[in-house]
Amino acid sequence: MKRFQPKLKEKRWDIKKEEFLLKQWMDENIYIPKWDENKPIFSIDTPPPYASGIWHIAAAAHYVQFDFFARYFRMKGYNIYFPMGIDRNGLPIELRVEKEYNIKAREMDRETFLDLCSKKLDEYERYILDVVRRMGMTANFLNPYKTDSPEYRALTQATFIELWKRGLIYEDSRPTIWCPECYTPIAEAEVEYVKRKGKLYYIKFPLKEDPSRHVVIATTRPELIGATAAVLYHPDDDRYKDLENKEVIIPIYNYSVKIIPHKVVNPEYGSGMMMLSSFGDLEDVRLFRELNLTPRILISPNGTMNELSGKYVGLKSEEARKEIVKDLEKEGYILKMEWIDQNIPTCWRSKNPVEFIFVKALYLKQLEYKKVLLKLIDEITFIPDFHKQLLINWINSVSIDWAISRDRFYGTEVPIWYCKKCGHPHIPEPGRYYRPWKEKAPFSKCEKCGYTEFVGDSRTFDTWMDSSISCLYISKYKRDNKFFEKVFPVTLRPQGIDIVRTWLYYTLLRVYQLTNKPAFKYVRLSGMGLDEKGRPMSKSLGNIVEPIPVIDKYGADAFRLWAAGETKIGYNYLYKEDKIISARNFITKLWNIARFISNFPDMSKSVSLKDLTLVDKYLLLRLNNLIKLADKEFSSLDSFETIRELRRFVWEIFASHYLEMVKPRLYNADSTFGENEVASAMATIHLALKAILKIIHPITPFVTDYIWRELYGGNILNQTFPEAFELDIDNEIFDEIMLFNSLIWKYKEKNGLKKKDYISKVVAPSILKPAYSDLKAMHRIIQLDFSDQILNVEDSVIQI
RNA sequence: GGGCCCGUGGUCUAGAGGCUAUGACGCCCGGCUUACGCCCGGGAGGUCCCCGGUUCGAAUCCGGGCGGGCCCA
Repeated sequence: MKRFQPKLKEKRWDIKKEEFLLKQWMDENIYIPKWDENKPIFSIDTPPPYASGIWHIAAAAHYVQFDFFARYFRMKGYNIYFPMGIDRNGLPIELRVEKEYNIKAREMDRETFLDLCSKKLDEYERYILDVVRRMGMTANFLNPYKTDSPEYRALTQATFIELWKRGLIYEDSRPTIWCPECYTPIAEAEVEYVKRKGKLYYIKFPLKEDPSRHVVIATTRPELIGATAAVLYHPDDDRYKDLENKEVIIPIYNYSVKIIPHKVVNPEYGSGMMMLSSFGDLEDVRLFRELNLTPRILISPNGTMNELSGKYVGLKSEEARKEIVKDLEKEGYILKMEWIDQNIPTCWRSKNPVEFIFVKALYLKQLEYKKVLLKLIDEITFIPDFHKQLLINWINSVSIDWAISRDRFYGTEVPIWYCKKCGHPHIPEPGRYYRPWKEKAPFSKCEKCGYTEFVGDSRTFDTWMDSSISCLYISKYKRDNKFFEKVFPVTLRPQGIDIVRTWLYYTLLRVYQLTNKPAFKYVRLSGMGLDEKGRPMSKSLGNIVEPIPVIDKYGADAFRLWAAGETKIGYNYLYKEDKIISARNFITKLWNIARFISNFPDMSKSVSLKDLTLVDKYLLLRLNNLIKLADKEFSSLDSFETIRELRRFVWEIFASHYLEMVKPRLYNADSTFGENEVASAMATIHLALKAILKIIHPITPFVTDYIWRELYGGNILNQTFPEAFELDIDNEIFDEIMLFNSLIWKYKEKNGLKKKDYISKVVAPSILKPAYSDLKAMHRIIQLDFSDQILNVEDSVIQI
């Protein structure tokens, strides 16, 4: 008959219990935050994931990380404001619905199309929220905000109206980055450069004053020769100096343009002479502005050539390129062709090359805010600090105002009505959600000409107009002033480094424009989650690992522990199944430690710290290091070091050495130890276990909460984070003890002894004296002596 | 062309001037102990990308190069 029975029966943690705990947490209402006016607030601008179908495990891992800190600060006594949102605006859902039902939004009833999108989004949203729940997040997923809700869109519109009234928004017909596939202007931030092999054509341009002479110009876009407004060379390029201000004739199109020196030209590239056409890229746009040239746009919004292109009208630019090359060859204008590496600007969503055409669009002024934003971000703490550079670089490189309107459908509507007669724009009062394409104008007559009929704007906003005010929405800006004053600026913005130039930049810009304040106190920028070969997870690569199957197999705790300890904040992390397995093994180990300890009564209430044995105090002193480290690191929003130390402390120091050492004392089968010594061990194991459970609870909430409930009752969520034990010693000898243990174990093994075999005599250094009875019992040493002559543990003398 | 990050045993990963360079996975040998077939002990395996410099001392700081990644022009 055993004297002791473990309270935890199973030999390993059963991950099925995670579902039980989720239900428990739901019943205990942990997702609705308790609010105590006297406590500080920790608020999180949770990135609202886009409801797009699949959420890969590396992205999910990133979300779980914010939950660590929410749980940690909850245990530190903060009010936690941790809303959950779902981003539902934008083009991807439109494209998906168009593909799935084989329809075109532009060719059908808008209302019907929007309904189809909305239903599809609901489906994706349920999937995401279930992942959030299953991962053990404490964000309020029961009542998530949605960026396409009337309340949210009303706020987007209200902020637009305010900025319009302040003159920060203007409409202009300007060269715009345009995606012919998505049929909409896109922002600078949405352009993705793709490397590709392309043909560089060397074309002869005859001189006007003497058509028998010519200059050679190299271009990758011969279909745009008819858009040429000038020809440029580098001012220091001696080959062309005599041509300054002369003119060349454009082949096929037969008009002439000036030859101008300009330092933008790279003399090494092509022939050193470049054609400036409207528009090959953003640099062209800038040069037209600088040189005050009149553009000749040849491309229409659907990406085909327009009337101005002459015989190529209706052709797509790639087809037109082939045709014009044929024609130029026929006429003898093409000198040669070579293959080069190109960097093609493409649309990040459709992956198609973008064009630069004239489009009427709404612009939000941003250029004049560059300086102040660069200053403003010094008021924000970036974690890690080095990623702040990403934002600085981006702000410095912004070169045009932000085109905020989109010619699309599933988004927040631009709240403008135009007078049917004079076209004068009218802006409604902020406050409610407006849909100008289907609503009657809220005006009786035009303020300019008095006409009584209006037409609503049919456009929507760039989705970043919505996303960039998520922190204002969650802090109830314009809706609950008292609440807003309390939670704004939001404590934490957690996000990936991939959306620094979009979500982070636009948020800081817009929030500054609206409130004159930085949006956040802390910005935490995490690296990218990649597959096991270090590649981004994407559908096209077919390397997406979904979170739920992994969680079902190994448990949410294992997944979370992996996410917490894989890399330091800011660095990329690779997903590997065996890392999750190793995390799962740690949880099993933790379970078994708790199971072992659950054999023994918790004496920590009846034994005071000062009455513990020295060895037990040593352990707690050692544990203090871990507590201090965890507290410090968690409060600076990282967990990497803590996981490493925790692993070492729990597995190696606590389990392999301390617990093995106190087993004889705990069981006390031969009554070798006094009652006080036994009680001391029984107190220490529980003190240590409780501290360990609380330290890792933010990371692995399930297993720790379960053990807590079984052993100590109540839930661990509301426990306070452990503080260092107050001990009356400041040195410990655990390193020496561990060295000694290894020495004996090694010795026994070498000499064919089992661990339970006796050894007759050991002489050890005096420093180990305080552990005398524990070491003696643990290693079954018949006579254990100490000597001041022996300085190092390794020099201990052992006799069989 | 510029900015940022990275280059450490087979693979991955710590270490940011100082004693024989950390840990994980894998591998090899041995053990089985009353919490743990997911346990325990032991072991092999590294010119810390290269070349210079600073220093009594450099994975660690500086300069240059080579290689990889991300972002931008």
